[in-house]
Amino acid sequence: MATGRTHRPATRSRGIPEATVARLPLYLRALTALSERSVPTVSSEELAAAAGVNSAKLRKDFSYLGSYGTRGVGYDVEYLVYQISRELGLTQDWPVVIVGIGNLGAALANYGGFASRGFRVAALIDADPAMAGKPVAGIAVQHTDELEHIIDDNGVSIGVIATPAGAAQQVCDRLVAAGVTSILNFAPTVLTVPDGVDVRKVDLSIELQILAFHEQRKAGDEGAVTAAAARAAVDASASSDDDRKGPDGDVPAVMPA
Amino acid sequence: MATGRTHRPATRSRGIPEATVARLPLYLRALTALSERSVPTVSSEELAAAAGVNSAKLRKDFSYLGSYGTRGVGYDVEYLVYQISRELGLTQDWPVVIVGIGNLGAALANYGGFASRGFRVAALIDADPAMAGKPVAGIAVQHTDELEHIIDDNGVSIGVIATPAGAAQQVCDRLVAAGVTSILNFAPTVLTVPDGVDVRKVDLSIELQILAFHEQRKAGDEGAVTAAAARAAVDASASSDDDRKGPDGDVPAVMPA
DNA sequence: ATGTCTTTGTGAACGCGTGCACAAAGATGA
DNA sequence: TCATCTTTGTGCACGCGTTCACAAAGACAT
Repeated sequence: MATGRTHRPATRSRGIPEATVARLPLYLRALTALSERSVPTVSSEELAAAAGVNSAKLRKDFSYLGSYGTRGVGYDVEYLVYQISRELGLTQDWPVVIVGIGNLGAALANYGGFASRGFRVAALIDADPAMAGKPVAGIAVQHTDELEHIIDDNGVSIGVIATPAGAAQQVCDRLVAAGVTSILNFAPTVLTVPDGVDVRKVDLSIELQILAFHEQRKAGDEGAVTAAAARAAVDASASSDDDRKGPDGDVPAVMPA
Repeated sequence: MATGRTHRPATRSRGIPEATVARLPLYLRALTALSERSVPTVSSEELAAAAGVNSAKLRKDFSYLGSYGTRGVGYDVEYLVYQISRELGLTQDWPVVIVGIGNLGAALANYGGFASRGFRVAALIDADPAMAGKPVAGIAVQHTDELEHIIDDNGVSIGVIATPAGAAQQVCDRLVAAGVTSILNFAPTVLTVPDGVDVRKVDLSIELQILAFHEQRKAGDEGAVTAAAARAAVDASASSDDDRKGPDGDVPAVMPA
């Protein structure tokens, strides 16, 4: 998972397996869609299909949260939305800072979905003095010098790093020193952090390379489904199973190298 | 990860475990950095540290590729770069199309790392007629009508979807029908594809929600490392292991909901 | 109340991934 | 040539995650 992902080994947090936590947002999204269509209840089979997972897996996932279903009926949509939101900590607002307002940083800042799900862009930070004061997505960019100040004033605990690879570790260190304990890293670097700090990475280049691997395998594999066959099968029933990231100091790191 | 990720169950491709494939790009990046510093050989221990993984894991990963190391010495950097590149299919050029040139699509198009690692932006495609002909990252945006034409002419097999959620499945279907067999999905939707087509997803919103979960857990957990402690430990030794609005049809989907 | 039918919740088995720990292999020096 | 030292490659065990398959639970009709 995506990406790619850097989290603690496999320590399950409060009994909920990490793999389950990673799927909860998926369920939540499907449930929200149902909620907006005013669907009152949903079966594990239906919801699993909407989320693109196995129904047994979904039921087991929910069983870690508690017994929220009714046998013979299914799950109450609204209730489940609330329970999952609460479990994920989305009932409170999380102020977030984005560091590195290049192409990607600006794209992230412009994304309207931040506010809608418990996240709020508290500040945009960039090292370029020329950017300071410039409005991006309606928010004035602030200079890196203000970083500690901003984190402290807003009680920020989640930081997003969208800087070039060369600056990422330094920014990370400053964020952590200022009190940030969760980091979403878009820079193509392995970040080193103290225990107690969570890092997740999103690495487009890695994702592409993994696709290239499978693509190459398909091309060399004559026994596999051919492109033509896949083409023809496009409107047939389809199965999407489960789920689920330049060396240093170069470009704004939209896509790691 | 981000990404989260959607791939076939756990079918190991040609004997190489999926988990290993996902780490190869990481090793490759570390090796490339060493190569640029003209380091001739590297031990599993050193390389593992640079890639942020366990050295035993790295050795086991490499053992799937073959015996490329020399006992008592380590691995030849250049040779390993070549072998991994070849294994990942990066020795050939992969033409890629990006569909949906909003904030994110533009950010991706502007990323310089595409060309550097076997990937080449063959075309930028958007549904907005007003975008057609407009240059983004030096490439003229083409209208969706041209999609099939473009895929076919350029022999594109990898597509990147950066459209709003509501358009993603439709775009996906057209890409697949036109011959694309690998898709990198940035839209916050579960894509349904025929067998033989690989889909990986990058979903910022999911990553943030997972961070929020852990953040909440930390906050409620008094036995855990406090923010202050993490702050103080920032320059101590650190261990990093191993990673819109409504549901459908709105904003450019930088960040799923 | 009783029976039938649907759907949940979970026990159990299996498979993949991880990490330890060590034997085998090669380099290096005497 | 032989001994020593370093580092690889891997056998093995363990644990997490997935999936099957079914018993328990509740809804609903009669």
